[in-house]
Amino acid sequence: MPRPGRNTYSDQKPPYSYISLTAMAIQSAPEKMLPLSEIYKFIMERFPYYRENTQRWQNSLRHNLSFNDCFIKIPRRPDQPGKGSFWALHPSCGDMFENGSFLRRRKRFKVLKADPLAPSKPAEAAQFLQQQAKLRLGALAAPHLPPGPAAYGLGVAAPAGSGFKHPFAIENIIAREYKMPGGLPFPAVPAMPAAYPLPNQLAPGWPHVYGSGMLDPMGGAGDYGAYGVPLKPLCHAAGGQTLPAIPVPIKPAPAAAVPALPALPAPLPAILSNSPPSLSPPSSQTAASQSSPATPSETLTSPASALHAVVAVH
DNA sequence: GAATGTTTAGGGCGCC
DNA sequence: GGCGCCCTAAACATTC
Repeated sequence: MPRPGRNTYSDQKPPYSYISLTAMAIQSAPEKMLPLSEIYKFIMERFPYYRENTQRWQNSLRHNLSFNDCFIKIPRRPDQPGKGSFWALHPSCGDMFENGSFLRRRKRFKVLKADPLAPSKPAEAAQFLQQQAKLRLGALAAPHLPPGPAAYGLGVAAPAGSGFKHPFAIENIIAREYKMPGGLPFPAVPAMPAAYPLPNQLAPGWPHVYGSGMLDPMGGAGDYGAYGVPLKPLCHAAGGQTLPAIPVPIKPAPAAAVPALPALPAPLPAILSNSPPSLSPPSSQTAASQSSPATPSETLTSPASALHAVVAVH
């Protein structure tokens, strides 16, 4: 199996697993969910390696989507014709990678059916995702926010004040600690292809965020967010409650390793700035055309209606 | 028929 | 060596 080269990855296999790549694609979507075809497109556009042998890796990718509990399938609504479902990240799949790195998972995410706090059902997960979409778009609409990932629609996991950084948030995905195999950090590599994520300073790192008490999208409403989705399971340092379904860091990142964030640099990582319009959810157009409030059943299964709900709120 | 989704199987690799 | 993660292949079912 080819390994990352020293100078360029443009045509070599990325150091990321299919799970990571899929997570990147999903997390790059404004609504944090994508159909399979869009996931394919995301990977192929950013990683030239995957423009070949598509049958092979796409089969593997589909296998991962089905096999891994960290991915949940969200059905299309009847009025959203198309093949396949939307795929999203399980709301409880946090902290799955070692130190936030996507190079290797520390623990396989597994939903325990006996765990009443883990939203294991797709409907529950969809509810959570809807809530997250609301929070994200709330951040997008916040005029006082400085330019940041939200302004680019690049995976802000929560509005200002919540501080919640999903481990799959693009800030974490962009390999804040990834270094070239030769030991050189990304900035020292002059020929870094645009196909690979570059380090930036967006990533405060979710371990310290979790541990700082910032994880409360509902403004301190308690242990549960909207729709009864538990928040504590994602916050391993908040309540001392341990849930087997939620991986916890083996080696929590020391605070010193997470410097304070400077102002966001103007250019975003090339991996994301190249996001084509096609990455926008296919349902985004339909959301604006729907005037009636989304019913609960609609909001459970439709990213479009999730968006619509946000628009209605704002 | 093609795309999508599920399941099973086997092997490589790293970690403990 | 055992275990877990990852990759690949294949077969099959479902949906459009």
